[in-house]
Amino acid sequence: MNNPKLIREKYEETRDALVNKKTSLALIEDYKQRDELWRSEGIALDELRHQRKRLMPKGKPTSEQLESLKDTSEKIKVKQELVSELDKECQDLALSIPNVPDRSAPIGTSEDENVEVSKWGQLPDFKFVPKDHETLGVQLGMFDLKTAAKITGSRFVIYKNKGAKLERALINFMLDTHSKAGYEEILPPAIVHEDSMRGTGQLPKFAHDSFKIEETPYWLSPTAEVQVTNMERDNVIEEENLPRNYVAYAPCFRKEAGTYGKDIRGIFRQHQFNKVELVKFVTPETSMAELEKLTDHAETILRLLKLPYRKVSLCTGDLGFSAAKTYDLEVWFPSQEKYREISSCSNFLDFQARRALIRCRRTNNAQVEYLHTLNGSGLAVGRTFAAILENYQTNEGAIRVPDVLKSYLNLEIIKNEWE
RNA sequence: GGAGAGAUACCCAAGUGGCUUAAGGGGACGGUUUGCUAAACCGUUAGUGUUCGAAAGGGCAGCGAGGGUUCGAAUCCCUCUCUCUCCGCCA
Repeated sequence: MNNPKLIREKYEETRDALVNKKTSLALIEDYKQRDELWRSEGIALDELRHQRKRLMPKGKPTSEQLESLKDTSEKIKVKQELVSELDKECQDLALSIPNVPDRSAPIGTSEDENVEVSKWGQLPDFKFVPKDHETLGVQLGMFDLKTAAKITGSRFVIYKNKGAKLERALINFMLDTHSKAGYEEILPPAIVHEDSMRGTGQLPKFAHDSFKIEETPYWLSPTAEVQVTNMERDNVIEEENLPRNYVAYAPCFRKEAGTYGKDIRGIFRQHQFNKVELVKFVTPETSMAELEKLTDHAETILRLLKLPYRKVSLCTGDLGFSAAKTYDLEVWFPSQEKYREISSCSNFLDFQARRALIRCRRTNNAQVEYLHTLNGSGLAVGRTFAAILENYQTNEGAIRVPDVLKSYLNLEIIKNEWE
């Protein structure tokens, strides 16, 4: 949720920034109008209540007093209903207005206008036509999509043998690396309450992206961002305890509605995938610097794995609903001759904190204010798996094990057992 | 799944319709006294949300959550959530 004062006091500026993020103008105008009405009616209601308090005698009221009390209470009741309705309308509208993009986010309408910030690594120079990760993985018996489709459905995968071990090694490697960098390790529930989904902005607008568990208020979490950010929901954190840095592994579940026909090869886009997530709670003045740090920590994984990647700054039209600024990390996929997203690192400013009521208390004056939240994938494990297969393949169709994973796997190379 | 007991402020806790502006205690913080510490005594302690205000400072909400009854609800009624104890089942 945005600070309501932004729309009240800096209306033109905020409106234009939101329109850059493809927000409907009607929605913004409607909200502004409702908000004004809600405030003026709210003031009237408070005054009536104040009046009733003054009229209230200490003991039993006389019949005369009773008359005016009844009268006031009746007015309060009517006004209360109006204000409650306006309040709900404002809340609903406010919840569907996205975060205002930061000034540093490039203005644009689609991912084509994202701006490349940096590039790292040497693209592999194969002396043969590189295979895609599905071909490699299936040949090497590392995963099985057909059987997964039988037991569950499409866009699910069974990791097997060396594949299962590689997936597990990657999770451990990522957790270990981030732990050493000072992140506190979390292993959260995979299922979350709808209140948590609302806190981080997945609800109400993006209900169609996640799986709801029937007849319960529970959802399969689409990202550990939900669990970890909501750990501090309704809390006030002392400034001296900031920043709080967490790293969490969790399976993630997404409907991927509207992606039929996209990325149908392999394990790139799945309904269930593993992800290691970084989450930070920080003071407002440090959040932009913390975004740089967080992104660098995610990049560290790619550099240690020696996977070529680039970093792009998302343009306003491509920014996620809750984000004010986002860097995507894109790893090189030789079979597609493209960089593809493997991590998304965002600064939400106080947008999530305001929804989820996460605040900090300043050390010097004990003032309470909303803090800033950030998160980023560090990294999406399945996509890292796929990128390793493609970038580390040999002309015999084997996979060289990246140096940093050798101790996790006790292997130099992954190849067919019978060779 | 069954039975019972709870939820009040930082903690403990009183409170069965108006005298509650939520008692009392602990802790914390500030002060007096003091060579220092402790004790004693005095004082402060409702965080938060929201709104009005340039500010100082007001108003309103709030006793697990949401509804209801009433002129008036921590208190009465309904629904829900969570915690604890016991039984059953279970990795």
